Amino acid sequence: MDAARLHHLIERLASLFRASLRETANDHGLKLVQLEALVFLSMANRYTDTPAGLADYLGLTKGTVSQTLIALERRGLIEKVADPDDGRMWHCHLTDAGRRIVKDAHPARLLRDVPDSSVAEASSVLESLLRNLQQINGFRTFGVCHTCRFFEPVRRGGRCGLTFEPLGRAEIDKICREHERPSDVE
Amino acid sequence: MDAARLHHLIERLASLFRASLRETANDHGLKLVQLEALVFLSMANRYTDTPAGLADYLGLTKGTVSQTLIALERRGLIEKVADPDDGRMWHCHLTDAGRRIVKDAHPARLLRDVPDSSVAEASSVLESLLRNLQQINGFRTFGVCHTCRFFEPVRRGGRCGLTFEPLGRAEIDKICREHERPSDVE
DNA sequence: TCCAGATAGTATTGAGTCGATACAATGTAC
DNA sequence: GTACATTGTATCGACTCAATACTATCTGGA
Repeated sequence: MDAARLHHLIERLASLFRASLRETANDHGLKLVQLEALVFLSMANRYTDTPAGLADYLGLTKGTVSQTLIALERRGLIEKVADPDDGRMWHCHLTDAGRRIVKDAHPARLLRDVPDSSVAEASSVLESLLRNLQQINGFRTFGVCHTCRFFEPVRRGGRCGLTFEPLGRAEIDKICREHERPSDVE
Repeated sequence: MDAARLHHLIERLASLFRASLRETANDHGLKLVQLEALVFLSMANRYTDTPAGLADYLGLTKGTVSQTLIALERRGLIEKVADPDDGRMWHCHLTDAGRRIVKDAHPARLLRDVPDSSVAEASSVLESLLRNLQQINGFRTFGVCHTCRFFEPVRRGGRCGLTFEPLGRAEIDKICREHERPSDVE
């Protein structure tokens, strides 16, 4: 079975990166999941930097994620910021200490000496594989605004066609849990 | 940075598979790591189905792995089998109950509806990427005997040129922690 | 307008992870 | 034969994780 083989390759690659991330986490006295959460939050936009967004991304229950975030807050790595419009939710903002740790976590450095051409080829192949998987199995895509069907470009940024809110330049490069590809069937 | 992007893609794909595996684990009242261990052990040959082999593969410490294996043994999913030659180590053999659970864990089924051509292309690209990474960073390759520089084919199986032991047909398709590619620099 | 249901998050519990440290037993090299 | 490396275990403490039960807030009809 070729599918099993591909799955094995992906797992193997991921576990190499994971081991590297775990090492960084350890150096800072963090658990792997805690560092994964920090890294994700550093890339998530305002619709996504919530407990529910993190739970979706990591494939964990909201209860579990809630506990992890409490631990991170206790260590002063994130701040809870209340949502101005929805009293039920809040946003996770990284503190300076949190940002410093994320900056230190670069599992991608394992790829440093791999030829650029290999990296580019692998990226494009995996991207289309991921797109396939997401269309077939209905997973969230977690893409950035640029590539989203709801994104409406405006000078100096854009607007989200789902919430009708303006988006700053920094924000349209961040990951969004509402992301949908233009080609998706409705 | 393209490397960061490739890393992100691999992580994303892996976390989709991982979520699926976690679900299976949950159905059987297991933790994710416990199921990962079971799956790995079902694919590991006699040089690899030990606590140290598992620790290498998962990137965990031997202490941690020891605890996990104790938990699996307590549930009757594996058996400890003493090594005949080395009194320090023992081998993990799956029990029938353990095998049943592994059989039920097929994260690769997410790939079911992905075109064969995509799967094949992704496999070959990832394989060369993994080879690159392993050569550069000196990770264990965890390949099967077929592709190992120590493997010496003989009718009805082969022989390991490292231990000089004969290998049965079933065994040469299993994962080995001593695996090295023929092209590796010595 | 109110209320039923959906949604976002928390608290608690219990088995288990995980690294650190310390340890015992066995193998290997000089 | 004795250092030393290797393989695995025991214990501790902070934390994960799912399950369950819970509160608070939002949303969409009648």
